[in-house]
Amino acid sequence: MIPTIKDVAAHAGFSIATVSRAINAPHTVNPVTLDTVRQSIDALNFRPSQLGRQLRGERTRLIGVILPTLANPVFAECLQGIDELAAAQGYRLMLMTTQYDADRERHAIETLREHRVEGLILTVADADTHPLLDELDRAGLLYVLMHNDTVRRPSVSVDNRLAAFDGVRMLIAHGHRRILMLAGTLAASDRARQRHLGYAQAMQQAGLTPAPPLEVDFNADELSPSVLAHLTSGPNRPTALFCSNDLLAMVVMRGLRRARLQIPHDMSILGFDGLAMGELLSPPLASICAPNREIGCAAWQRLLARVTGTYDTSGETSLTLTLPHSLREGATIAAISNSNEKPPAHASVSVERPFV
Amino acid sequence: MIPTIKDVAAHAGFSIATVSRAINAPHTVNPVTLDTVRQSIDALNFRPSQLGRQLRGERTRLIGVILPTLANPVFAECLQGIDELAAAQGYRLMLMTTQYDADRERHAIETLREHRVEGLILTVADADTHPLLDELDRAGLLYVLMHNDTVRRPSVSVDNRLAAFDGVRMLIAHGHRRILMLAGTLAASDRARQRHLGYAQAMQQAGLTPAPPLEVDFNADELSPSVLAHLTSGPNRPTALFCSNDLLAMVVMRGLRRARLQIPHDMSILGFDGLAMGELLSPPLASICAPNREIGCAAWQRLLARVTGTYDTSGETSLTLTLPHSLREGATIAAISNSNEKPPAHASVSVERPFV
DNA sequence: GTGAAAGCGCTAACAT
DNA sequence: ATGTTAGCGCTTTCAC
Repeated sequence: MIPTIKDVAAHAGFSIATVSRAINAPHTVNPVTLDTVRQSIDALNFRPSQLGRQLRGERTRLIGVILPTLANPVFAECLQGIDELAAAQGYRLMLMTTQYDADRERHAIETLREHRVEGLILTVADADTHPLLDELDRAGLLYVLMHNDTVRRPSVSVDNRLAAFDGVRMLIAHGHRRILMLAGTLAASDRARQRHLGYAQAMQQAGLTPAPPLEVDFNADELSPSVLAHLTSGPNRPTALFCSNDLLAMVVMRGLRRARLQIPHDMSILGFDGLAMGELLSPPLASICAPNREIGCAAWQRLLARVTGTYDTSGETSLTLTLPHSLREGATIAAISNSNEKPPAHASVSVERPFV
Repeated sequence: MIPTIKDVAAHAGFSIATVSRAINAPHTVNPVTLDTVRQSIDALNFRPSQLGRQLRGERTRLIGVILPTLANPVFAECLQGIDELAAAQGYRLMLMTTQYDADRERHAIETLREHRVEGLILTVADADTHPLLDELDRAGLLYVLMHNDTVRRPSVSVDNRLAAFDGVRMLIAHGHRRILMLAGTLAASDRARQRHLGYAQAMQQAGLTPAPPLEVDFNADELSPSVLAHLTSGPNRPTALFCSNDLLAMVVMRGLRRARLQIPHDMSILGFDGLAMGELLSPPLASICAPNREIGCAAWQRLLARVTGTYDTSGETSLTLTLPHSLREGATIAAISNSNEKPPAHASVSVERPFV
């Protein structure tokens, strides 16, 4: 059915070796021969099989990409960066998504290993404690993590703690005192932890009391009554919400609007991710921006440096690469006039009794 | 470096055939032998090479996916549908994006052919006139188009003309008379044409004059002065905009807001795609919804039916599959009281002189 | 400049 | 139940 190099050789009246050379090293074959071979290739519509090629040579020029989901544009943006460089450098991408499921993560890694990918770019829930990554090390399969906040493994990310710290400080600078952090129900990720840490540090530095993250069901149409109660009732209701990612921020904003709250008048919102789409919202979403596309590009470059052996192992190049974050001060944040605020009588009391 | 079946055989003290059987048909080998082999596999951390397997057998269980971009969530949503089924059915996906570039489309197809993908799922700009698709037919490579509006080739899509027709009729039902269609600068796609056709038909049916699509630069931060002039100046300015996709609608909405227009009070907006994200906007974006995820799933199923030969060639199953669209009546559409409108003195005049 | 032949990792007859 | 062997499509010595 599909023509092979043999068919071309027969058609052209040369050996398969000559055909192979005509394809891979045209200058080493007689121009006349070359022409004949090329005509046969065209006539048969022949394309050399990468399978044969890969089996023979040691390189597959295949890179595996494992992402939690594409429903969150964060990962689509990263993938764009990867894809751009991969295409330019003649590599192919094999994509698998996991939906944050450990079984699927394991399966994806197995599958990609079987395809002899030369390396892996991936995002997992928790990099430090992930047994599969140890196995990768053991199997000698090179990988680079994206967005995972760890110093123990090769990774490209922003400093999630510092980024959250900066973002929450900005909220505080706008006069907010009662700031709550919201997280998705799948909050057990390393980056979510780091973001909460940054939040807590910013709060404490300002003499405020951090609260544990409030979990919000991402997929529900409305905010749950208990969450709404947290956000809206009582004199100690928060005036600002730090959402652990932009998609969550958008869901929360919709929930608040449906509960007849005005943004930012009744509640300020700060997201995390810096999705391009956030700027198109009304009001434009304030966010702590990660350079997602660049993270993808950097992960690619790091991986390829290691794959091709260009990697500088002198120790000067560290395992992790931290890209700079930035703050997008969107209109979802309002300033609070401090006169409206009644600070707790004693800071110590406030520390012992979080406002939530 | 990477262990092969030979290494396992040597380690276990059996032949490679036995190892192969232990992997692919465990029940045909002695339980004790099986156990020994499995221990060796674990000890060596062996994974069978798909390259060897694929080369031997005729099936690669590889499907190629070619998409214009992942920056538009439409395609990410489709890909999600595909990925879900592919993973469940043990197929692997090779992804390439083209940025609507013909060279990259050609290159992607070549590359995927070389990898002996069993089929292709793709979205191109214009399916009817696409020479590469003829070449696929010629090469005997199975494919299914997504979102391409053609009856000549295997495809899964909504009825873009009818969908646009329904959407614009809804605008008209809300009292709008001067409705403009906006399209991205890369408007030369089959679906964009069909959508404009539906727009034009709805207008004409209502005795209104359709205008040619107004091109908007997708990537610019602001709407161009000339576009803004079209949209805002004069007594004959449009009261509603039909945007050829949701992303464009969002860009346009931002541009209008920056020009101090209120949505929907000063301008109604209708998008096309039904992006999940649109519902999170404020006001929620009215849109003509395509079931993107389902389109991906259906394309997968069609392709696999053909790949595995399950495809019903009795003629009852048509080349194209049209999935139902739906209207999302978001808050970006306001009703116009007809009394505010001054219809053109003579319909015939109006036909000869479009309002733009 | 070209050809013959080995071998990449694996599966599937066929043989024992 | 297990081993031997041919061969999938290709690249690459090594001859000529």
